[in-house]
Amino acid sequence: MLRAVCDQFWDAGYTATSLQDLMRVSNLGKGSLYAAFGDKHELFLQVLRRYVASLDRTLRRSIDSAPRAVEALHSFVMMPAGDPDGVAARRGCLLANSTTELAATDPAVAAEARQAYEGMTAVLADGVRSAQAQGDLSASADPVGTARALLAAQQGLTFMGRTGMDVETLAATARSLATELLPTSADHRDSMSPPHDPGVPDRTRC
Amino acid sequence: MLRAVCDQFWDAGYTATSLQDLMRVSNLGKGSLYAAFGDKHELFLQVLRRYVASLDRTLRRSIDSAPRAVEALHSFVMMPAGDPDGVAARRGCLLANSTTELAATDPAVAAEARQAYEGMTAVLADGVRSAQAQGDLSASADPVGTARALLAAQQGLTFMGRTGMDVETLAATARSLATELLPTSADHRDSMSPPHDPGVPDRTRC
DNA sequence: CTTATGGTGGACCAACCGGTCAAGAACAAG
DNA sequence: CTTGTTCTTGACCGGTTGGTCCACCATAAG
Repeated sequence: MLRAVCDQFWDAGYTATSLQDLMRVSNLGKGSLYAAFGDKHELFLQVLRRYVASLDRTLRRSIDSAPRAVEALHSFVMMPAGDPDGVAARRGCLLANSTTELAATDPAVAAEARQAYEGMTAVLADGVRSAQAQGDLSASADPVGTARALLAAQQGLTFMGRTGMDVETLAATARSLATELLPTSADHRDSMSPPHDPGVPDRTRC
Repeated sequence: MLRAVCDQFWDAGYTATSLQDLMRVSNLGKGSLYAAFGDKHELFLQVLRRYVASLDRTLRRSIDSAPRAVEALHSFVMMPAGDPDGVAARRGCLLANSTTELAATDPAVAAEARQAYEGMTAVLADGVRSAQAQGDLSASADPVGTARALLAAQQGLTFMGRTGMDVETLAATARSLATELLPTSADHRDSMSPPHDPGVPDRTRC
């Protein structure tokens, strides 16, 4: 049921989602919603936290389980161009959408966003260190700096997807950014069969 | 006066801006606003188009007037980290904010956004070609593809600024992305005095 | 069966939304 | 000054918002 609410907020945004919408998608009465969550804002925060937690878990697992960390980093950047049709791309990311909509005025959302992105930076930095240890990435690069660059690039791609850019162009741009920011990865991937491709994590659900 | 309205939409977003807000910042009565612009939506579109036009003009001029195009490309990427305090960074870009807020549901805004970003891609691609002709960029790279990567990176940085990331970190990330995506520019800049630094275009006004 | 209980739905509320419109202020022409 | 025209104002409208609250009912204990 939280999933349905999440979808609603994701598709329409926070302010554009009315209580009627929430009642419709949750099959719950107004009173029940308020008894269970207390507030529209509180309900939203709960959904957002759930989303962020899932996001973080997915990324961490992808980084940890990849036989070569650089592959996980690569598919992280490719994520926004993941779905064949452009539907998920045009949806963007609930956290990113909420940040642009609310972060400037809503301290709770701002805090959630900052914390989430710092967490993702840390996970990505771990991935960079792993990739360096595995010889797939130049050892001279600063792991945290590289992680921030990867994150910024991925968020930029997410945004470009939301502008309606067609998926092929988006994927090409993503590939370009990934190979540019993970310089030596291409050479390695050339000489490798695709073992245990972590693929693009499914972000169409929350 | 359109500037004041622009600021209001920029700071609060479209839906979060009420007619009372518009009356306040414009010092105009409700009827006058409707007589002059017909509609809240129409007024917003007018402001947005003005903003996009100014954006496009600024970028084009920066690219054309730079003695070395690669410098203009570099400062384009650095733009989101331009202001010393993080105020402008946290504001983001009116077009980007509006796109994430409305593009999914408002066809007019979606069209405006797509058109604007295609235009910027074209201008950036021109810059890339110039830089290639001037020997500052590898001639083998696809100009349009590079332009799209630069644009995505810049938008990603704009977004990271909106999350509240401190300006120093933002600037470092921007520098990292710029040098990574404009590979040979660093070498040249080393041997160059900073002639006619186009600087970071001022995007705190519309 | 009766009764107690707690979760549920929707009537209801004040506030505010975007939008309309008639009354009147401001001003130029004569 | 009078007159005619333009522009501005704020009262007003129906509709919708987020939020409150109470009547109701399904269930389970006795």
